Amino acid sequence: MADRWALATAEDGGVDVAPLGPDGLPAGPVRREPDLAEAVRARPDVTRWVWRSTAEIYPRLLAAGVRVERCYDIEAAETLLLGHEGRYGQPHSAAAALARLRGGPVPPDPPQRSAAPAAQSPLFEPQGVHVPLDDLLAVYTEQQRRHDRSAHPDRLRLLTAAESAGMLVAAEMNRAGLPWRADVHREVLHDLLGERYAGGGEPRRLAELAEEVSAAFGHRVRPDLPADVVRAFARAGIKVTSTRRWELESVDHPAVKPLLAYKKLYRIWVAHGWSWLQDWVRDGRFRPEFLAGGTVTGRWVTNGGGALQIPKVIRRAAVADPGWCLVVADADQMEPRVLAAISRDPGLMEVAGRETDLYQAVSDRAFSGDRAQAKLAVLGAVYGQTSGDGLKNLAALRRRFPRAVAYVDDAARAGEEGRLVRTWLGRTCPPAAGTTGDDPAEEAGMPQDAPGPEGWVPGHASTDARARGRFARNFVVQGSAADWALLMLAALRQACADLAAELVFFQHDEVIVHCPREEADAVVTAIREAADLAGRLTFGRTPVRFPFTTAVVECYADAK
DNA sequence: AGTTTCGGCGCC
DNA sequence: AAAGGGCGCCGAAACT
Repeated sequence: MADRWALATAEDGGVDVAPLGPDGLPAGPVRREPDLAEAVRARPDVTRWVWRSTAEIYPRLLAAGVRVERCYDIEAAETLLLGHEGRYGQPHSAAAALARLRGGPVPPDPPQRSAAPAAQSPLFEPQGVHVPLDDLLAVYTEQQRRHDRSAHPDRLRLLTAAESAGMLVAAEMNRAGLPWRADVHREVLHDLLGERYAGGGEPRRLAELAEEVSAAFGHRVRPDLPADVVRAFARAGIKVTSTRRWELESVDHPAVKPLLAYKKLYRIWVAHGWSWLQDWVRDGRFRPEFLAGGTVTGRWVTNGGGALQIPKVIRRAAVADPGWCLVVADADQMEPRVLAAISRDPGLMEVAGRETDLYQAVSDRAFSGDRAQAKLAVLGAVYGQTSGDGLKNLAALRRRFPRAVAYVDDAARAGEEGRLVRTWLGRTCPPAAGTTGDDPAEEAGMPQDAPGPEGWVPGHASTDARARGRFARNFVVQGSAADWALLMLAALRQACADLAAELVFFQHDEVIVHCPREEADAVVTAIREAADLAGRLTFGRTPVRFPFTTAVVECYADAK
C-alpha cells in the first residue's frame, strides 16, 4: 500500500481516495467510499493524507475517533507558496489555485468563519467546500513544482509539512480543550473582585475603587472612561495625554493609586470574568479555537476566549484531571537562540550553545555582567528599538555580535525598501506589512520611501517605510522561531501518540501536555528530544541548543 | 440599529 | 527611562 494517499470530500458525504506514487501522481485507481471516517480508518498504513483543508476535514475524523499520522494541507501550502512567490494576498483556496492553473476567473476566498463560544454547541457546520480529486491533484502536483523552483526547496517543503502538522495539532487541541476548574476560577474572581451585584454591574471591589477615584477628584469620575479621566486630571491642573499606566505612574495625585488598581481589576473582569467563564468553559474544559498559521509570522492565534493572553492569576483555574498532571514547558530565551541560528554569528552561537541563561552570558561578554541591560539590548535589536537605553546598548551588542545585528539590520533595510523578507524555512513577509496599506503612494506604485506628509525624517525613509523595517526586522526572528516551534510541536505530537498524553495548549514558545502522572517523565523527555530534533531539522548543523524549562504540576499557576 | 475603530492592557 | 515586534478582547465612541 502506498504510504501517501489523496482524499477529496464529495457533496453526498462520501469521499474519493487514491494512492499516490513517489512522484505525487496517482498510483492506482480512484476509489469512491461512502464515509470519510471509515475510508481513513480502513487505511491505517497511510502515513500522509493529501487533502484540501485540515481545519475542515480533520475535526470530522477526530469526532469519529480517527487520528492520522501526517497530512499535506493544500490550502495551507497555497498560502505559503503565494507568499513565497511575492503574490501575498491572492486567494489561497484550492478553487482559486485551480483557476490560476487553468486560466479563468479566480474566485475570492470565502469569508472567515467566526468563533462560536463553547456554550453554543457548534451543531451547524458551514456547508463544506468540495473540490474534485482530479482538480486537487492538479493543484498538488503543480505545488510540488513550485516548491522545487524555490531557492531552498528542502526548506520550503519542510515548512509546508510543518504547517500541515500544525494544522493537525491545532485540530487535536481544539478537540481536547484545556482542563479548567470553573469553581476555582469563581473563587479567584471572588477573591479579586468581591461579590457580584444583581443587575450585572461592577462587582463590589471595582465599585469601591471607583468611589475612591471619585473621592480623590472631589467629583464623580468614571475610571473606565479614558476621556473622563483625562478631563478630571485637567480640572485638577494635571496634563496627561492618555491614561496609560506608564504615564499615570509618574503623576502625583491621590486618584492615581486607586485608578491603577481599578484598571488592573477591570481588565480581569471584562476579559476573563464571569461572562468569559460562561462563554468559553464547558464540561471542565476551556475551549478556545486555535488557528495554526493565523499570523503572517507563522505564530498561531486563537479565535475566542483570549487563550493566548490568560492572565497569570487566572491560570489558577487550569487544573489537571485527578491522577493526571500538566507538563508545562517553556523554551528558554527562544528568540536570541533563533537569532544565533539564523545569523550564524559565531559569538552568539557559542553563547547559545549552552543551556545556561543566555542573557547572563551575553551580559558577561558585552555588558559587564548587567543581565537586564543585555536582555533589553537583545530584545531591542529584535524589535527595532529606535530610542532609549536599548538603542544605546545596541552599539555594545553590535561590537560583540556583529553578524547577528547585521542580520536583523539587513532584514530591516529590505523591509524599508519593499523587498521580500523570509524566515529561515521560507515563510515570507508581506511587502506592505506594518502599514495601514491604504497609502495612495503605494497603490500608485510610487517609491516606498518617498517622504510622507510628515516630511523627511532622519534615516532616509518615511515613517511608513521605517515601520515596515521594524516589522521585517522582527519578522525574521519571530517567524523563524515559529518555524522551529512548529517542528517541535510536530515531533512532540508524534511522541505523545504512543502515550495517553494529550497536547492541550501552545503559546509561541510554551506548550502544555496533559498526561497521567506516571507519564510525566516520559513527556519531559519527549519535549527535550522534540526541541533538539526541531533545532537540527530547522536550522541544520549549528551548535545552538534549545533548552526548555519544564514543570510537572497539577495547576498551571504553579509553573514558574 | 448595526458595524467599525479606538483605547487600554493581557500574553509572548 | 521610555514606548520597538506580534496578537485578542472588551466596552465606548464614532461611524453608517
